[in-house]
Amino acid sequence: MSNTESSLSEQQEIRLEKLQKLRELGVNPYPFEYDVTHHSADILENEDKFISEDDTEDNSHSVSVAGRVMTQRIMGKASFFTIQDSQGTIQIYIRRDDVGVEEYNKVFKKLVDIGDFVGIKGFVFKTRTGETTIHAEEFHFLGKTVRPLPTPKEVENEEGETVTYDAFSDKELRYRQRYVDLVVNTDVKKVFKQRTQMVQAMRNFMNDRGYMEVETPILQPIYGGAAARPFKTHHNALDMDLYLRIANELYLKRLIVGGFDGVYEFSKDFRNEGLSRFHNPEFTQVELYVAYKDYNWMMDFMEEMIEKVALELHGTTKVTVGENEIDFKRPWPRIPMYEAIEKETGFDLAGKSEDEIREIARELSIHVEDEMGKGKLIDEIFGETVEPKLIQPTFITDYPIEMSPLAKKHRSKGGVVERFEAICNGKEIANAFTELNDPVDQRERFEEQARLRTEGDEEAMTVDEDFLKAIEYGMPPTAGIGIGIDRLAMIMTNSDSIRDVLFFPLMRPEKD
RNA sequence: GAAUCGGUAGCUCAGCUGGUAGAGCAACGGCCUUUUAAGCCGUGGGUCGAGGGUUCGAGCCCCUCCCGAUUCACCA
Repeated sequence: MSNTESSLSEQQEIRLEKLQKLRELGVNPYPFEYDVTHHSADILENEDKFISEDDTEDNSHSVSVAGRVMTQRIMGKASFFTIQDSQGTIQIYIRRDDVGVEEYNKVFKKLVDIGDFVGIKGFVFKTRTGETTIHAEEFHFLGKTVRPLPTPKEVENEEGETVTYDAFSDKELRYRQRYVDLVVNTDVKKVFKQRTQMVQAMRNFMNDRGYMEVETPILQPIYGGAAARPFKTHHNALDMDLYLRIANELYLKRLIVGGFDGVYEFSKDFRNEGLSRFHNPEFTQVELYVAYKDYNWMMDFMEEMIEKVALELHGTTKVTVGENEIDFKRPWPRIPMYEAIEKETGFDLAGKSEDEIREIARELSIHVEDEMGKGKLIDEIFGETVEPKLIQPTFITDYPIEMSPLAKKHRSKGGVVERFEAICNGKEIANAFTELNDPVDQRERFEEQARLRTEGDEEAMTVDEDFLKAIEYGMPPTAGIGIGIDRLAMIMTNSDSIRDVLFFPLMRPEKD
């Protein structure tokens, strides 16, 4: 998008003029590198090591920092300003007589704006008001910004609370211009650091147990592994339609067939659905498959892993989410689905026919449609009556077979499979089963899905012949799980929208 | 997809029953060598989301559309 002059704001035009003036003064507005020796937090957290006792120049305590100018307080021949680097902000004290008249009067006072990158070399001291500050001996221009940043101000009031003035708070702008959001709203960085920390903790946990991180195709000729509508694309050279994966389950299981004991993948999955506080069309799951294990083992595994994540992020198993305090301490309750429904509604669905269940749904005044099969009806009843009430982490086990075409039939109970979902804060955060490894049963389940599909269920799975072939070659007993990374991140960072844990959530394009 | 609320200066917002678009911060010019939302004096800055309509006159009223937030519906 080319900016014609008339489309520039006054402030942008002024900054472009300053850019030109810098060049005229022989200052490169965009130099190539700068030698940074310290970051703001290094200095502030260990200030005693840096502060010169007699408040004079002492080269042994020299520091060199770089960052964006965020505030300026110019007072004639001396000034204070703060710079923000990757770790936080630190105050700089600069005097005309230290850095030179030309540098101070012409460059610093006239041509530096909020947002510009500068490098400072100097020594650390404490001002009369007690703020640890770098006394600049050298001032280097490191990068001109030609668009003004929002300028929020944070200040502590008398009660010691931090008050923010003029916060950059327009959610639309924050999501569209996340780079600005990150610069200006310091808490945002914290959320994303925690998200990464969470993923690292999970990765380490799985690596420590010897499971292998793998990559499987995103472009798939047949999509499967979940109930969802896909994105479709096309490969030109092969003239072939492809789908963006909705899950990677079927590929990871092929790898178990191939002989790995445990494989996992943090995978971006894509589902062609609406957007909401809990849904983004691309989202992240980690899926893990472990040979010779079942879903009971997987529950132990999950609660241990998530408890550890909470401990690593918060130092405690208790996490505050909105008005709730969620405790991830093991063990989590394990409740069979029908029991959970009966406890909440008084209706026992076990052994009931589709029509009977439809009637119960109506009695509970739950919205049902004619094309809903038994599985969907039960899911609907559960979702309406039980799920929202499960705030503390809970395993709901033993799902109806109709809604679980990839899970193994329960070893002792009829009509259900060995499947669990982990529910937390009223939402599903994980889905797991003892994997179906009987190829004959699997083919029948696929065929049932195909039948639902012809009846109009757009989310029913298609038959994946190659996957069937794979398990016909033999798959060991296997436990598998998928954990929603975005939803878990929402809980772990106390965010109430999925957009707050995605750097770049999907937005409609802006129109001029 | 529906309902509600919102879109005014770089940012945050005000703008009454329709009557020449405002404030704070930011910017610009000046004063100020340990300041704390620094201060003081002065100055400039707007396609009021877009288009149409009503009116002598629209930021405000009416219609259509765009974008967002929230809730619901759909959906892992």
